[in-house]
Amino acid sequence: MARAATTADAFNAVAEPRRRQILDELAGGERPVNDLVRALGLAQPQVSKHLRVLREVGAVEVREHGRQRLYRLNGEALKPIHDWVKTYERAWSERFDELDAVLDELKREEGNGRDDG
Amino acid sequence: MARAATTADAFNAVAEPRRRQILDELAGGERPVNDLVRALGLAQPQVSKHLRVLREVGAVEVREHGRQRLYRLNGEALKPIHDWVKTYERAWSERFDELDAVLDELKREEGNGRDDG
DNA sequence: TTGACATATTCTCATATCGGCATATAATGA
DNA sequence: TCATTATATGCCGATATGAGAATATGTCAA
Repeated sequence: MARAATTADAFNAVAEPRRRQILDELAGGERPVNDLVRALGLAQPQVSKHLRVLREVGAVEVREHGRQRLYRLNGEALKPIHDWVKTYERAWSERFDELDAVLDELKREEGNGRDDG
Repeated sequence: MARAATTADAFNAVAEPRRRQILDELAGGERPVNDLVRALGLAQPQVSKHLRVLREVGAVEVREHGRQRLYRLNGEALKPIHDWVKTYERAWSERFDELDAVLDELKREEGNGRDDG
């Protein structure tokens, strides 16, 4: 076995820098593949392959327009990542520092009133 | 070339489900390796290897305690992921829906006052 | 020192992955 | 129909990766 979970989830899809670049490009709006090819400086087949991975995890969607395929972002697919990483936000967010201070204060007051051993 | 960027960044480190599990365990506080072995049901060497990857990207830190190594979380290392994915929050967050509504409103009003062609 | 325990490292194997290249598919236009 | 344009797919080679098993390293206790 190489990797238990294959590329079929958002975390893996986004682990590849080129794919993040693609999503960043698409954040500006719908784009045909060749636009992305130019923007990334990658060969067209590689871009198509990255787009496929992104499609498979639902991070992008396609629309046919003549001979072009217009790709657009579907940010919802990234929500699981956001949700997961959010639980660690405590580590750097000032808001949580303040919350921690309040909780410490509460804990101290509660401790004063306690009578168990 | 296989993968341009190797595991040496947070995105890659976290792409592996077992490693996310490890971080989730450590969120509860400092733990020795064997605790994690039991919690994950993985073999000890694999856990040590995953811990190494996490250490290399700074997501965990170690402290020696007798023959044990106590690992603890360093959530800061995950901030880049949070920052990146945050820009896509618009896709699912109600707050942004409301913001969008306000911006549309402003745009409409501005449009009324315009005089160019 | 010897032995038990805790953890890290090394080696091997199977597989996933990425890029490069050639080619297939499909739409458009002459 | 044939050429051109736009995109997708398939195959190849190099490499990364993860699990398993064996072993090395380090610490403590007797």
